Amino acid sequence: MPELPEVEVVRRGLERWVAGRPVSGVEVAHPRAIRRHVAGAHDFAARLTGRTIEAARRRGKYLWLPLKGADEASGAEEALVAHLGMSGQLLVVDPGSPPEKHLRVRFSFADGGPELRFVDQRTFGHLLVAPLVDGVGGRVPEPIAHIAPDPLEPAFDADAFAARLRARRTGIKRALLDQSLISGVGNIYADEALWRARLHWARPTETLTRPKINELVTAVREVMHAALAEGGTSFDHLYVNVNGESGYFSRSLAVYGRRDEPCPRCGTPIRRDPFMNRSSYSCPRCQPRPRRARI
DNA sequence: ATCGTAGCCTGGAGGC
DNA sequence: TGCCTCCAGGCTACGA
Repeated sequence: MPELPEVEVVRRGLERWVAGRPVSGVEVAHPRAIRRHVAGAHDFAARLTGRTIEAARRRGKYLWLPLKGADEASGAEEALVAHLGMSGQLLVVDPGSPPEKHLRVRFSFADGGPELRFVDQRTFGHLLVAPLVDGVGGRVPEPIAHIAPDPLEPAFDADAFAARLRARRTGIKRALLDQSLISGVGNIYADEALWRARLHWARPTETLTRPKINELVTAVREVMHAALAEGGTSFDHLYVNVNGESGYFSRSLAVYGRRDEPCPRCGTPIRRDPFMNRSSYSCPRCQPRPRRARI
């Protein structure tokens, strides 16, 4: 379940192990992995083969690898875009190592060094090649131009976020999970940040004061920085970083996945509520349900 | 325009 | 033991 901190760990791994290397081969083992590359697997491979990866960038949970040189036909700058979904991994492995059970796409390099492999059990992740366009905070891949900056980016505008948030007519957690308002916040860190800010997940956005919104943004940043410092959250074998190393932030979570365990702040048993066919974890005492709740 | 929901997908857990 | 159902969850498409 990679969220922003985990994706950032992967980005750093890609920057170190893949940037500057020329792609020599692309093998799409499972077409669903490139379903958002509408021109298909052949085009996907053709756009990458012979190109050199320049760098590794990230916004929210999206990664992209800008490619050196423009596309010959369109003249556009392009990038390999990746979203890990729930279970996606980008692994840097020895070319001779046996294929992983859920290997979806394999990239080889002209330098003969380690391969890059996209492995994804639940197939919610995807890869595509897309042109770069001008967006908030710089050049971004066209398909993700609608995603708002994440709270760790310099381009994140807290004033604009607060204004748009208060104009919404929904619950705060639903708004936090809306990647067009603020990107990179998933179910885990939404619950953790709301707990830190002592906000119930169903609190109507229009009732939030500016100081409370600032507190919430600070809480989001703190929980992400904490996760990043520990190498990202991990619950099981599914999440590993680019080198195959597991993160271990899960033991630091205050409420997520801790139903009936004591709140670290007041000792009240943590509750689990159904939310959008999923779960919300919160402390009944620190985060009382508002009288007018918006789900 | 904005808000809310169904559906995508696999495998582990737990019930019987 | 094996079969069944539930659960995890980011994102898109679509309906209201």
